Order: sequence, then structure tokens, then C-alpha cells
Amino acid sequence: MVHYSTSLDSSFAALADPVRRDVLVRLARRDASISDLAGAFEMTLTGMKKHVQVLEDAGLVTTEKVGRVRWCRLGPRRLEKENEWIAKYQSMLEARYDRLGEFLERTRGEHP
Amino acid sequence: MVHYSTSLDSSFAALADPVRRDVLVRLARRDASISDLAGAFEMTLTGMKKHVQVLEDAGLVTTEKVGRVRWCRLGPRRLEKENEWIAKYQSMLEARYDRLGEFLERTRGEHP
DNA sequence: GTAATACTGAACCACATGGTTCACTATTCG
DNA sequence: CGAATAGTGAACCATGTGGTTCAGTATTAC
Repeated sequence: MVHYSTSLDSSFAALADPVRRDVLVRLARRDASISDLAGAFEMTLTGMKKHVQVLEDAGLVTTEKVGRVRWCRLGPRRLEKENEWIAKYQSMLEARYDRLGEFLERTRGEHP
Repeated sequence: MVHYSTSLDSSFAALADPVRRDVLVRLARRDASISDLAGAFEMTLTGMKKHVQVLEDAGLVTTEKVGRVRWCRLGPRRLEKENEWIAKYQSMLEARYDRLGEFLERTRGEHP
């Protein structure tokens, strides 16, 4: 697959999993260790580590190992780009409807 | 994998591919056939059909076969739910920062 | 020092994804 | 009618995903 873009790909992919969305919400409340998260989602440490890795690769989470514990907190990316993409898309939709409305306005009564 | 949610999973997954995001943008301008899209992205009909199928399953596109041509147009889902999820998440982040600021405010000068 | 804890990495599994080709059907054009 | 066009479905392929287990290492607690 040709990769035209980088960031939106990985962040939208990260958001496509319910576990990862919930991990984000949980981390928005408070930082957590891999064990904390694995326990909360009844998953193995290894399994949760992979999810955290995906989130980290997308810039949504950062981690830091302190002693034997890896602490996870929210990363630098706060979904601004994703928000922008969706907003731009929705404004394109509106623009299209506006043009349609304008067209209907212009042609009103032309074909009685 | 346990499926807690349905719609956000499929729509975010649909958005995770640059070809599909561009297909949405293109369809926002004008409706198109599978051939149109396949040509625009230099891809086989079969390949593009699969992308369109993913978008259709996510409710982002609808298609209708007219004669031998399958027309694709934007579907009923306009990313409102996805927008809402991101907005909610971002407001949680703000709330957390507010609590942090409040805490700093409250404890100002307590430990000189 | 021994034991428990926290994580890590490799290996494995079933299934999904993003593509392709090829053979086929249905529709339209001349 | 015959040829070109538009799409479809199955099969295939390499790679990714969402998990697991198991065997480690490093850290901390007793």
C-alpha cells in the first residue's frame, strides 16, 4: 500500500479499537501502569503492552519506565489534526449543499 | 476481540486509510462510479470496490447500481459521532488541566 | 538472599487488510 | 449480432492485528 500520509493513518487506526479508545479515556483521568490497564481490561500484560505501543506510535500516549513499572500518560498528540480533517470534510459537505441550494434557487421556475 | 462498540470501530478504521479518506473528499465534490475512482487512484476495479465496500459498511458511502455502473455517493453518516467522541475526549483533557491548575492554585505557598 | 512483582520478547495462532489476477456476467454501443 | 465496457466473485499473496503462552530479566519487598 502506498503511504501518502503518516499521522492520520496511525491515529485513526489507533482509534478504531474500543479498548484503545477506553485506554485514552482512562489515561485522561489519571496516569496508569501497564498492569493497571491490563487489569482494568482483563487482558494479559503482553496484550495491553501492544495496545499501548500502538497508541504510542500514534503519538497519543507516552510512556516512561520507572523502576520496574512503565507509566503511561497522554502524549503530545491530542487529536487536533484528526479533528481538523473531520471539520474540513464536514465543511465541504456543507459547501456542496449550499451549491445545491443555490442551484435550486437559480433554476426556480425555469421548468414549470 | 470483544466488540464493545460497532460504529466508531468501523468508521475510524475506514478513515485510517489515505485512499479512503481521499475517496470521501472526492465524493464530497461529486458522485462517482467505481471506474472513476479506480482510475483516479490508479487501482484495479476490484481493489477500489473493496475500499468502497469498507466505506459503505461504515455508513459513510452509499452505492446504487444503474445499468452496469455502480454509482457511489456519500452516505448517511457524516462523521458526527466521530466528531463527538473526539470533542468529548478533548474536553476531558481540558477538565484535567483545569483541575491541575486549581490544585496548583489551592496549594500555592503551602510548601515554601 | 529469596520470593514476588512488573515488564519484555519471541513464538504462535486465527483472522483481517490491501492489494492483485482471472474468469465470469450483465449492459450498452455500433 | 458482436464488441467493448463496468462490475463482480473467487482465489491468492504478503503483511498486519489482536490476542495468547512461555521463558526470560530487572526491581522491589521480606
